[in-house]
Amino acid sequence: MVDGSGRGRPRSESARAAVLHAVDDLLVEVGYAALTMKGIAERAGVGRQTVYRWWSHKAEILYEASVLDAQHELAVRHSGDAGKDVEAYLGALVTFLTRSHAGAAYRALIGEAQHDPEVAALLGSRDVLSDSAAEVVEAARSATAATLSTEHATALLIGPPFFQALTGRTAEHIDTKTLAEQFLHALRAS
Amino acid sequence: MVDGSGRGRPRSESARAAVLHAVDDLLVEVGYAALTMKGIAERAGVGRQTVYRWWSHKAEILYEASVLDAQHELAVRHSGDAGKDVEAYLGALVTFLTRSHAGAAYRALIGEAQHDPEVAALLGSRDVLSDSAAEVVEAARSATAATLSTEHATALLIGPPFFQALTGRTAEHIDTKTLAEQFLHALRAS
Amino acid sequence: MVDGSGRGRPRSESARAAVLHAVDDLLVEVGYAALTMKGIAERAGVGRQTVYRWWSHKAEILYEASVLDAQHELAVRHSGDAGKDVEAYLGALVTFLTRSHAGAAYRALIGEAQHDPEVAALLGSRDVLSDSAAEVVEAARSATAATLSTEHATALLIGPPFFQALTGRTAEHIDTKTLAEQFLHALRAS
Amino acid sequence: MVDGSGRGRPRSESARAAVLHAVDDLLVEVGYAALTMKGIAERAGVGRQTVYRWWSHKAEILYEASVLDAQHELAVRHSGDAGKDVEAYLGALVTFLTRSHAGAAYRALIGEAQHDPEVAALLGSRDVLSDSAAEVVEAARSATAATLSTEHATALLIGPPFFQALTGRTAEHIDTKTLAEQFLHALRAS
DNA sequence: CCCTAATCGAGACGGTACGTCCAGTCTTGCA
DNA sequence: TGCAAGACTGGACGTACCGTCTCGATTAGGG
Repeated sequence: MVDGSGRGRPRSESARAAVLHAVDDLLVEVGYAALTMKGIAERAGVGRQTVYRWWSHKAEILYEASVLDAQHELAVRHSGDAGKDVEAYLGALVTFLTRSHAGAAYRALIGEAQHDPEVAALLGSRDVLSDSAAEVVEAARSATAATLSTEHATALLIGPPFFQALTGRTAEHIDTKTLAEQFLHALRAS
Repeated sequence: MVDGSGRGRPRSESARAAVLHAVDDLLVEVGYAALTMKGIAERAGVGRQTVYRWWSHKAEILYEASVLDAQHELAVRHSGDAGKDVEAYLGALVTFLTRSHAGAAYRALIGEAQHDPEVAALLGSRDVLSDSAAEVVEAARSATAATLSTEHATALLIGPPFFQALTGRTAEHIDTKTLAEQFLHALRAS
Repeated sequence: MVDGSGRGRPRSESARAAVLHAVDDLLVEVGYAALTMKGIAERAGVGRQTVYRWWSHKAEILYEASVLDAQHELAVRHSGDAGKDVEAYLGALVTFLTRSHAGAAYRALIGEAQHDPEVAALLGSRDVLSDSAAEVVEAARSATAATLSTEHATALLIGPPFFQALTGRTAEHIDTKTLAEQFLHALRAS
Repeated sequence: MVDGSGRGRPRSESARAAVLHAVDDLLVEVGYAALTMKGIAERAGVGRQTVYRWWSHKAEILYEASVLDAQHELAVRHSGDAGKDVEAYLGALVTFLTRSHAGAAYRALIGEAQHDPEVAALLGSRDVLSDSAAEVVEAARSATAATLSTEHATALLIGPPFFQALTGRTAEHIDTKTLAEQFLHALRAS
């Protein structure tokens, strides 16, 4: 038992799964703005209190429901060639941000973080995107002998497509091949 | 007369100004999440219907209230030196995104656009940031003889600090001097 | 000129008629509860202020619009035979209260008078029904040599069908022939 | 359990009582026209939704709040003497209609029923007054061997003071003693 | 095998914003 | 000055969701 005393009825794992599933479904069906705690509980066939017992915000549920998907979708295999890895990563990133359900959840969370400091704190200092880019960035850095901070390099890589996705551009507008080249050039210059 | 017919009581300019002013104030005082149409109307000393008559969403009011400020804060004088201009612009951009009230409004709107397609449509295909960068980008492009699209170049310039600001970094974490150099390097490489 | 000064544009008789007409129509179409000053003005093709300039309440307009119709519908010719006159009057009264548009207006006004003292004052001490019964009551009184007050006799005549109509009974439930006989009996007894 | 299933939080009896009490108070204080669902909820210290959950209209609340009082105020003890019983009943009726708070509520409801068919349906085919008169009417009918329908006899009894009260007369104008005699005369004649 | 305790679904609770509607007033230009 | 038009402040409407609460029922350990 993880809590202080093992007494009392244990948490229902099926209820937890039903809630996470319901959030995923509802986000796609009605969008983040129309996503409500009430709606989530009803869709999950779960009491309202049960939701509040384990999560504080819809953002928290959404985070838990989508972060694993996000990590999975953004994982790229190493090829040994930094250029190819960067390009592959950028392709996965753009697909994630503009086409994926998990990406829609991520954008919604970033959006909510601009409104609510509590959500901003939830997303924390290292976000999912930065984490996903860590290996690619490290490989690119050693290939170019750049001395930049990881965070700066990450921003250079993620920033441009992130900006384009959040200001409404679709995948077709984003030239990941050129972005990959320019990213490596920029690293080499520093 | 500017509207269809000169008949009927004309729109009250003072009511319009009071609403825009109230939104500005309330955004700072209570934050976007706690900003309500009811609260705006009451703070402005204006009937609720008067707000709805001219604006559909709080995002629409906020847009009208902050876009001029944003344009003003992001305007940079030309120096003839593309490097200095880019650096100056990035400095202004980071200050705008992380410290300015108008920037907080802008971030809130970008956030809301991730939740609500109607707000996404309001922000449209060319956002305030892209517009503000247009001259600097053009100057940098002619200085480097780059052949990139304006939009791509703009994303290259704005993207990195935009990503950092929206994922919670403060101005101190953002190295605009290096970003400026890297931006010009990237342009030259293409 | 009938008012103090002949200066300025005189009252528009067509506007007055349009308002009264609109009230009559709307009462039938939407019922008293959904009858609004705004709706009346729009239906009449008249400015809102014009309505308020000449009438204070919708009850006041309705009163002016329906009182003539009421008087007309309740007028009964004398036959010389008090019994026949009473019965004819009661028949007209029941038709008025349960089937006529003017009667619906009258019931609505009586209803409103129970809610609003100002409307109660408008209907005054002698209502349309009492007035309409005056001649019949007088004839019956002289035929029976009764010494009752006019008001008491009127209540005796009008009260029973009035009660039945206002508590939802239709014309079929009201036996005017028997009521007429009983009214005369009651008069004779006093 | 009295409702369908025993699940969920049971209805709060204190909230129900507070609402009924608030309606009673507010009717006296502000009158029926100024009686609002919002005002009732606030006065009762109850959420607005709680009111709407159990009642559809202010008329429905008022009905529930006043019908017991009405029945109580209109109950008359039997004396064995039909004449005395009728006179006592008419006295109680006139006091109820012209002086009592419950009577004001009843008049307001009758008034509203003239405006709104839903309220008319609520008051139904047998109203409180008719019910209260049932015993007296039955006694009078057997004392006079009258063959009238109960409803007709009830209208004869209640109608005259009902008409006088609803057209603004006060108790002083209503001669219950004479009305009682005339009612019995009318019964005997049929 | 009960006892204690925490969870579960359900749904009512007090509150509050929503967006709409109407009241009654006002400010235009035209007649 | 009256008039149609229509914007103004103000406030009730009925709905929806918030986060909390109180039910009966369920499901585990510990005595």
